[in-house]
Amino acid sequence: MSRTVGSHGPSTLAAIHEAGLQLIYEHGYEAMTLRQLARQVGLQAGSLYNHIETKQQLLFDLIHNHMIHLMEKLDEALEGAENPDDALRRFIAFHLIYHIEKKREVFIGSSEIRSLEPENQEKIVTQRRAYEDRLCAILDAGVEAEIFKIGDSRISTYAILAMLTGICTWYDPAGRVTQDELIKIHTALLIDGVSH
Amino acid sequence: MSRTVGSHGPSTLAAIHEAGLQLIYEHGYEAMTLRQLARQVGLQAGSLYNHIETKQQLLFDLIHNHMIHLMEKLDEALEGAENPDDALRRFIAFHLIYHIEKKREVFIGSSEIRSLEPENQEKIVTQRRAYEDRLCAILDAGVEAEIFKIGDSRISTYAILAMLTGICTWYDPAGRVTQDELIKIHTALLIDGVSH
Amino acid sequence: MSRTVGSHGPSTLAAIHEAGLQLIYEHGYEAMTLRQLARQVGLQAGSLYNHIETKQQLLFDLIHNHMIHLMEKLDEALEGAENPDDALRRFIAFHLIYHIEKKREVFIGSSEIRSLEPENQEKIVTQRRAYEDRLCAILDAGVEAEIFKIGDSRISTYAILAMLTGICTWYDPAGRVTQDELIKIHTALLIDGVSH
Amino acid sequence: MSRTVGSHGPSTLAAIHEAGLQLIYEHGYEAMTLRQLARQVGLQAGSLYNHIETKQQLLFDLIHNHMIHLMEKLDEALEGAENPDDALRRFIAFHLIYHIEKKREVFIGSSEIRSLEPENQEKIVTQRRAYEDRLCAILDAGVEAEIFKIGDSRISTYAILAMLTGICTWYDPAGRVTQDELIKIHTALLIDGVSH
DNA sequence: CATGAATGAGCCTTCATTCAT
DNA sequence: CATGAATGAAGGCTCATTCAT
Repeated sequence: MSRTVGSHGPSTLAAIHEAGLQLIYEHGYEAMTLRQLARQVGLQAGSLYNHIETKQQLLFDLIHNHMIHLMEKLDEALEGAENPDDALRRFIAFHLIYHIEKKREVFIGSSEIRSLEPENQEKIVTQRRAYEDRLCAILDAGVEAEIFKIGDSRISTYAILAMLTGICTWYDPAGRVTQDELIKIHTALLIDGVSH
Repeated sequence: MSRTVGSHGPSTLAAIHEAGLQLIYEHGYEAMTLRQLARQVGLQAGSLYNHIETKQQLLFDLIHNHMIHLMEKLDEALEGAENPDDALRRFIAFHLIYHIEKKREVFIGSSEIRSLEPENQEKIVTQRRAYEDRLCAILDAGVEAEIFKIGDSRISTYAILAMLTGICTWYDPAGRVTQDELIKIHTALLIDGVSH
Repeated sequence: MSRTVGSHGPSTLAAIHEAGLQLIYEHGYEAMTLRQLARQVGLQAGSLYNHIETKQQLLFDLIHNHMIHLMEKLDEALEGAENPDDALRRFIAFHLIYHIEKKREVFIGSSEIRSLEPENQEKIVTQRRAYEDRLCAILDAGVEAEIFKIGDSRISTYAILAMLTGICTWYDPAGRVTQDELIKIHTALLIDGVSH
Repeated sequence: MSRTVGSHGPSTLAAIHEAGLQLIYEHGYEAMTLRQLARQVGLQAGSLYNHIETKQQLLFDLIHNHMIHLMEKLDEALEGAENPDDALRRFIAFHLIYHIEKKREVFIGSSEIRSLEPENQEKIVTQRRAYEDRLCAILDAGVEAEIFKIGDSRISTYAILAMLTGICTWYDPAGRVTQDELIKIHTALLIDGVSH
């Protein structure tokens, strides 16, 4: 009826995922220890293996789940966009909010790709490319419609993503800037540049 | 001209730094072993200690040297800038070129800060802040001179740096885009935005 | 009855203590390696850490346990002594027997104090002083009662302890002298000196 | 003309011996490092090998020289003794003084015998036995002359030596007891015992 | 499912010793 | 003689993983 420490049932895996997320975010995959993780969840290290296959697989699951979720939410956000300008504004807003909320997942998803074994790495890279493609398609459509003027849509895609993703490195939800302002600032910067 | 096996002389440290750079770039600090590093340089693992103090100190030296070099080069690049617009263009060009050339140093300098011991970490963070301040000052000056229109100079600083730095994640010097084009694309994007 | 190879259960720690005692006695703390110790117990070196905290802590535990045991036994031995002469005779007998039986513990307890980290060292020195104090008190009481005539009780304490403790350096239980004779010889020597 | 740091000439060996003595006394043979020793003398570790054969040989030389010196001085001290009582008193006084003055040599000479390789160990043990024999002979002579009454001369020899040698564990030359008093106390204790 | 204990590989670091310069 | 740098062996300790209970 109640969920006790040294928890049982399906929630243990969730606890492991949550703790893994936090620990990898803080110390990095290599530096994180299964013993640390176990302690965090209230288990012995060996018991983790009743829930995960290997440390490597845990990392993959974390990133993989995140990528799937990211795509789903993006598609929801873009649904019903009326034109490339609208779509780009929606993309910017969605990406920022998501990257603030899922800061840790995002960070791990990009910084720990190199810790994945080649096969796992490939899968994630494919998923990531799909995400990038969404933005690239928006830019292309905007250029086609002569709403946007862009040097190179692929490069601009990377540049824009880099800028927007950068947020999870420094944004402090408790700081002086609200999420709305953040969106406005970035939208203005990307759509109109710094020029007066 | 070539690296002697079992290298001697003062160049050994240079070889260690070079190999360390490469290995940390590829595998990350935690994942790199001193045995790997030693093999790369043609030494036994223990012999490294004739040249470095500890693995941690090697990481710090690598990052620290890089930060000093970065600041020096930036100041050279900005010297003689005539106005904020000129300064911003110079900053963009410099940052991009530098981040392409010193891709590994830059990457390590940001991704491995968390692997530094607290004291070392603090030093680097201070240096990095000084670099950010240069860009922020340019933006502020541009706003003052009514050349730039910016939501928030500190946030814009982070956003711009994120975009420009992102380059070392994906840019391929052997690819289809020249450095000149890259600079043009980013400059246009940042100064005028995507709008037509 | 016999020590199982790759021993399990709570007796593993006991086996580690026993082997540690022997190895440190034979080779000294610095010279003993955990690999030696592990082999002796039938484990891999790393597995020792399921039972001990560190090599240093093992040394401390060995000495500390011994000191506690020593004091307990001494107090049992002195209980009910009728006068200083009786007490001194009891002390001599107890000390000799104990130092023959616990030869290794005693030896390590004095020769490896310098291998202890300062804090641990301090604790042991305190315990040892308590033991010395017992003898000193007996001497003082004897002088008070005009049964003993002694130059300086503190110095005599050290001198007597040195003599009695020396036994574990050379006594061979399988040799020609019985423990009883040993006690007689030392008691005579200390109480009456060599003079006729 | 002058003896500089990083000294030359025959005095370097002396400096190495002196430093080795001190370091082994403080940390033990195993725990002492040739790098420590070299630093103490103002050399690089490798340079020590211009003066010593090996670390082991250094230990042996230190102990061996000390044993030779000890025997020489003992024989000087006993020369001209008139009777066993006189000889015993001389022995006691000599042993105490010597063990106070050459505290470090004596300590090493007994505590580091186990660090000697078997052959070296044997040589030292032989020398030590010769020293013990001197005392045993005195006791035997005293018993023969019916001046001494002793349970077992060999055991008493060990017991007396243990007591007298113990001094270098605790005696503080700057303490409240003079060397003369020390001699008196020990002589009284050994010749007359504690009894009134 | 959880535990405690074991494994075996590996890590960073230290050390005595050697040797070209 | 001294140095700086190299070697190779080893040392204490950690870790992912396994498995009997």
